[in-house]
Amino acid sequence: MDLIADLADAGTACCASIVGETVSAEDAALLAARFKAIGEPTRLRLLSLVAATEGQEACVCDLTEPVGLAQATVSHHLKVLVDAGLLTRSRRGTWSFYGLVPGALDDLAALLATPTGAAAGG
Amino acid sequence: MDLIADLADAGTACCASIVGETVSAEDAALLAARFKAIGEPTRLRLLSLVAATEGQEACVCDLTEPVGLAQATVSHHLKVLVDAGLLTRSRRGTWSFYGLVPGALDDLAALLATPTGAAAGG
DNA sequence: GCAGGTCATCGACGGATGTCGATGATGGGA
DNA sequence: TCCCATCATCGACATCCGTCGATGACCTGC
Repeated sequence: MDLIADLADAGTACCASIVGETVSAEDAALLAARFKAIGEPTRLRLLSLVAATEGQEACVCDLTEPVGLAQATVSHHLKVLVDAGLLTRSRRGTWSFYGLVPGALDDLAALLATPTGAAAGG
Repeated sequence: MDLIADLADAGTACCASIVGETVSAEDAALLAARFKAIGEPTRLRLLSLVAATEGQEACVCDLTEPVGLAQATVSHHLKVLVDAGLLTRSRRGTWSFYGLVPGALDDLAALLATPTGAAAGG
């Protein structure tokens, strides 16, 4: 999908927030692709596990046991997260280390937050 | 799904952030259900349209045209958003008005944001 | 060269999901 | 009462997606 190529810019180039201004169909596709990436229990846990790892880098062998899934499945989910621009992959020897993309999650958080902040809601 | 019943508390009762502390399998299922709800282009646009509406309330008839889908499909997506605790539904006469749940999106934003903020990522 | 370990990819399977037309429930107006 | 408008639900269909075992690529150590 060519969509993946644009995902790298989806966090910063689209809009400041999905509220307060109507999101176009194209932007919605880009943003939804990112939210869909974290809209899966296993991937959400993988993100959390990577973030909690010392140095925020973890190899596949360290992640398969906590999530209780096959290596192929974990590798698949990690690829989805990398394609979504949420994780980085760096090969060092035999191992592949995955780390958080700095600011990626914060960009998504900014998109969800209302301009006036949660305090206005109650 | 019984999961839906717990979704109302998912935003506040689970954890402060998915980073910094490992998310349990149960919490991951609850949180992922919410992110999955907005991980769909049409639903993301519906959220944005409702938020941009005067008074932050819109009826189904006002939403079908902008998204270009059948009424049944729009109604289905709105139900998903309501079940996820992101929208409220209030019937007034013949019309059903959907509005944002105050603070719901902000709660999700808080879950994604890193405790130290994006600045710590670099 | 050979053996062992780590990981990505492939192919297949079953379940989940987006979409639609049709239908029924509900309320307003003549 | 009758007609119409709005909306939720149903059933069906095609597609997407999560999961796995098997296989191959790559690196390390002997």
